[in-house]
Amino acid sequence: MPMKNAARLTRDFFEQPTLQVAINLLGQHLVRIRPGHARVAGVIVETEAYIGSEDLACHARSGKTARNMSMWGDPGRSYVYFVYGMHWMLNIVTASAGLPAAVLIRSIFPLEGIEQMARRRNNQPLEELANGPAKLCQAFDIDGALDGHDLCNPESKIFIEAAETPAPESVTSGPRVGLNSVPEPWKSKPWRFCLNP
DNA sequence: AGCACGATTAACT
DNA sequence: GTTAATCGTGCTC
Repeated sequence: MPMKNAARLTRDFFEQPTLQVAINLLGQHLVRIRPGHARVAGVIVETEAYIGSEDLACHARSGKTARNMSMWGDPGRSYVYFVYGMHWMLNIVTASAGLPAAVLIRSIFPLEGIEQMARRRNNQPLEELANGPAKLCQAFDIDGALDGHDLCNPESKIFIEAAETPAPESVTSGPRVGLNSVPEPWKSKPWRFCLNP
């Protein structure tokens, strides 16, 4: 049964220090609306923080470009980018406008619209539908057309819905993944957060 | 203008 | 554990 009167998260949730937003997003629901389709939604269970041009793992390291300019925009907007010649990644801009920082959504557990997700994900099992940053973009039909989108706009077709705040002891942190050639100390910063059962 | 490689995934051995 | 897929980006020549 769909939750009643669940509130969309507003700007103030995202206009906070990036590590705090990365932790606070755990347990919240990502929701995708597409005309003619049922809602697609799931619980955010893994995030990573990318913080400013000093963070050499962050795309903002090489300054503002056409690709990454969304990170300099308002907190609560999306930063969607393309990588490996085939995958899209969803980030949510944090901190304050002008400070290039964002949270990568790395993993989601499906709640609503599971049949749609399965169709988009080649009928893989439930656990495999959105348990990766590129997988969830495929499952939620997220691509470059959504880059720079304002998730706080009431009209937005993609947004975060408030859910229960997890107990602090169910949150773990560790180094971000996929940063093979990133120098220390950035490579080892414990800026990846997981929500455990 | 050319080139190495990436905030990954799926399909191999 | 290893690797192909596949192309935009940023760096070097």
